[in-house]
Amino acid sequence: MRIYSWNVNGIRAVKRKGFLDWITEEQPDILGLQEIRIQDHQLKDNLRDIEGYYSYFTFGEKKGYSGVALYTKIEPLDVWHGLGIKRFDREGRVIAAEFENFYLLNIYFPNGKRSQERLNYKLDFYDATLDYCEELRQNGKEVVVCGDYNTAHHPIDLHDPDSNKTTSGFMPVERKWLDKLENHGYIDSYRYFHPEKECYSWWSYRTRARERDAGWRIDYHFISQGLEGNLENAEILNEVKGSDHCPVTITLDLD
DNA sequence: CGTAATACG
Repeated sequence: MRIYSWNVNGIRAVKRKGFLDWITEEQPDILGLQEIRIQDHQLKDNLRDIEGYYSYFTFGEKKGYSGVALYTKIEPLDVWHGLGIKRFDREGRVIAAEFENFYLLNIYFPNGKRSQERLNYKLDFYDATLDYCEELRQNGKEVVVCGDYNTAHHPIDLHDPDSNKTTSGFMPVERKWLDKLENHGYIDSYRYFHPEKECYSWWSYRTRARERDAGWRIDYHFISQGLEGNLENAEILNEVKGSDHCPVTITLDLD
């Protein structure tokens, strides 16, 4: 089973740039999208009804902002929206699904660059997410948390770590939460298979950073410890264009 | 610079 995660930075934008052909060609088993930047009434049927897929969407209250989607070939046992906390759920950042062997959380974590208030919001969101995952695990199932975490974990995860130590996205307090996630047994799937590799999943549009590969790895699949034995592969599809992020994938063997 | 609506990343 191959699970993809992609921050599309506007689902209408990637649709213009060939998203429907891409998914038809690529045939992910499960695909989580972040930053779809659309609301329910704006979403056309050709994005809802893709051959072979069940689709689900979580919308933010603000027009053109946030929002996540889930496309899956396997019908989930259950699907829900948000963490059950109003302050977070109004921004439409979480879509959750239960499958036979695991829960999937597809999350667009907040960006903390705008203000101290937003940085605090992001850190609170992080804490709420870990609490939520640990609650889910009490039900006896494993958890996959994919999405745009908006933080590079280690110096190897960004092109210019030295000049970004005080920039949200690579601040010690943000990186510490990723440490904490790992201390609770969650595994960064890509790093598990590629311990030394410098490969990024996001490049700023503003400085044309992608031309220089001056990027950050901020999109992850963290899996709970019980899935370690099922983890077969993890990749960053950094050749895929259409957004300022590229898709990331994992393959699970669940037979 | 880019997306989608005048803000946000």
